[in-house]
Amino acid sequence: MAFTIGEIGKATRTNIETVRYYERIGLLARPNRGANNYRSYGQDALDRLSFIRRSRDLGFSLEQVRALLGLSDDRTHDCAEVDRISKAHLVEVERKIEDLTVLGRELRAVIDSCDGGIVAHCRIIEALAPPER
Amino acid sequence: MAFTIGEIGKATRTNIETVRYYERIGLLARPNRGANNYRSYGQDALDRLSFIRRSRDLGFSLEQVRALLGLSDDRTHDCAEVDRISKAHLVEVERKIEDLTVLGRELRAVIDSCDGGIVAHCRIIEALAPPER
DNA sequence: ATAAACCCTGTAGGCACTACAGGGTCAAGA
DNA sequence: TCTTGACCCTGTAGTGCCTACAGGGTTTAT
Repeated sequence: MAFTIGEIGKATRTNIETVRYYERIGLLARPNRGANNYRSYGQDALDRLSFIRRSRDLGFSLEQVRALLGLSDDRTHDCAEVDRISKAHLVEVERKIEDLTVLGRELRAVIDSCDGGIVAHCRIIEALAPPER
Repeated sequence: MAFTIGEIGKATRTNIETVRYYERIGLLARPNRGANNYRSYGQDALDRLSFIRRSRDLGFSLEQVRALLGLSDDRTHDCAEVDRISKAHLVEVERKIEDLTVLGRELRAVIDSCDGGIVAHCRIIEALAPPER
């Protein structure tokens, strides 16, 4: 029923330092302490950390996670805001994919142009260099 | 022939603070100074900064840029290393695209499951919450 | 008794900038 | 000539999200 920081870290695959960091920035409540001053967590803290981890795995920023946590605390609130945050994040993810796809295409073109001579004739370097000099 | 920091910044669409930052970390040489202690750049500095910008736009890290700059300086060097750095970077980019694609798919599934009730029944929150409680 | 494994606090580092405080300098207009 | 605004300088601190110490204390197993 009570867990050490190492235990919740292991259970959620979260670095101990990261758990303390989440506490420091107020994402996790300050837990009770034992006689030895060790942090002592309950199931609720473990659940909360799991929620954070899962959200982070889905690429939400810590600020977004903070908002989602706040919203999920009020069970009677309607979930339009949750939906909005998630959709905004999805748009972000899709934009990043597109950016990286373009970038990858460009990079591939640059690489393909190189046929392995010396740097003076290297097309990669040329492609990176300014257009006219 | 001689440019101020503002001018090379504008020409390469680089923030002035970023130019100074590149100088501080040794990516750009310390330029000559005028009587007023203003930085004074020549064409070579502008070219070098363009190279850096273009590489950054292609997603190379500053350390990779530093390596590419070093390699491009020795025009007689063979360009296998340039090729290697670029290909390693491309692999990275492709990995990121794949990660984001998976993430986007998951996120879309989570969002689709929400049909707009209250948080207590919100499938997004549910999907983020730990599996059993 | 001792060693390994765990826990504590506080601070600094990493990436690639960006922002700011608190100044100096320069070009153009009133 | 004065003033306004745009530019430049240095140095430091902040961003997001951790991660890695340093320098301690505690618990567990042998």
